[in-house]
Amino acid sequence: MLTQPTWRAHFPGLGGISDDVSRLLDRKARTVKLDKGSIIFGPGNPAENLLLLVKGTVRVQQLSEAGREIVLYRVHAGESCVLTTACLLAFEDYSAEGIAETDVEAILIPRDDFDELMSISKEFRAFVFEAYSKRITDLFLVIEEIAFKRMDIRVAQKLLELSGEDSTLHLTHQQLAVELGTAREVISRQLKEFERRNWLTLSRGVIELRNPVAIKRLADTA
Amino acid sequence: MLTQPTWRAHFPGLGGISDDVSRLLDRKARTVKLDKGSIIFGPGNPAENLLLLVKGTVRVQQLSEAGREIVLYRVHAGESCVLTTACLLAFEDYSAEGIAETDVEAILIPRDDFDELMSISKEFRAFVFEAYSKRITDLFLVIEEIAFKRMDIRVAQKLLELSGEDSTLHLTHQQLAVELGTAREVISRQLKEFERRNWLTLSRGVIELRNPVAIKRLADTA
DNA sequence: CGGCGTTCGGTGAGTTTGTCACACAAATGT
DNA sequence: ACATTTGTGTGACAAACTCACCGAACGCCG
Repeated sequence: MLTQPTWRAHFPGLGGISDDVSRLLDRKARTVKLDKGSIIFGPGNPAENLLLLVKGTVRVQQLSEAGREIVLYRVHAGESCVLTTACLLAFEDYSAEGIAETDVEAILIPRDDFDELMSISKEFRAFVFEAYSKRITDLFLVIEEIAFKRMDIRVAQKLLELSGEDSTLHLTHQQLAVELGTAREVISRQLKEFERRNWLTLSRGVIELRNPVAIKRLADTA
Repeated sequence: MLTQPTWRAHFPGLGGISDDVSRLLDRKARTVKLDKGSIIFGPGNPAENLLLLVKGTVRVQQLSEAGREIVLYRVHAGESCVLTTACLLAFEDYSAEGIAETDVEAILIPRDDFDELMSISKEFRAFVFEAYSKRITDLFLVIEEIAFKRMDIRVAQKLLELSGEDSTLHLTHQQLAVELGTAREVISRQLKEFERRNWLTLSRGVIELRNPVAIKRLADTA
């Protein structure tokens, strides 16, 4: 589905952009809408465009041969999916996939126009490299966590991160396991232990935080 | 230590580069020599330049608060240290460091000249994005391995990778542990088990591969 | 409503990996 | 020759992962 671009309002990182760049974007960029659950890119299905997210979030995760998964990072509104552009075109044999976690609205910039933008706009270059930075530090963080941190701490952190203001989480143990790249049973046992301590209550598909402070205390035991 | 640039011969990826880019590189780039063991960048010591490696290898590794480490990737001659450029300038609070694993000779390109090159040369842009690709797929691979693969397999793979043609490895159990982001004892026990199977012999600081075929068979049990 | 397949969660048993504490051996320095 | 540093071996225990299986909750449909 195509509509006219509305990118100006959504990308503060591209604020001071010059007029010719604006014109190029207006002329070339197209916004698309994707339903929640759409697979945006994946093995055997490389991305052809740079994606600028206007609305929604995209989850990027890695698949193992044995069928296990781990969430690598999320792309939020106002951010871009740069890794796909640079990465996926050069190497096809990667095993990550991008999934629309909500309904998504995004601006597509074709490869050649991306290249042209990199050439003509200093602001665009800064925007792109900053996006890279963010992704790469995210990846470093993931590595640090799976390599060095205890599972109970990681579960506590993820619960807080996913709950935000709310104290009611709607997700299954399996989904939480994928977030952390571990097995479902490990999560079930951790959650049971937290429940035993009255930190939360469990019911099918729902985790109700009862004592976020205690959870935070554990999470901060970095 | 400064010498005149010799970049032309070393970067096939920059082969078809235009004359004005050549001139810019000749005028601005400077080569430096670093002794083995030098810390090229690290926490509290961000990189100021893009590095193009002419000779030697650079090891990039992550430090944990608890003092454990893991090797993320290596940069070889003919490659560039792009992550440092984009990444380290935007975020100072990262915890990776780059170490000269051998004596190293490299071309430094200051930040502003890097930006200019990105603007004027399509080849340079391709070179940079390909470098990004490689690094990022390396990181994906690391994540996949620490999250999903068995330790004995990873040790076997790493032994073969580090040995190359040679069958004698000069490294300590601790160094191998850092390669894989695990504890020294785990490595010691794995190696002992391999020795028991007559796959290798151990002496202080030396691992002698006796049956690389058997090791490879295990390593290929992906 | 009741039946039925599917998804979700709980749990025991066994294995692998990580942690801690320490002992000893080999290299190094003075 | 002796002390110090560095590398390795090991036992005991804790944490994490795997495998196998169970029953409960839910969605759907007749």
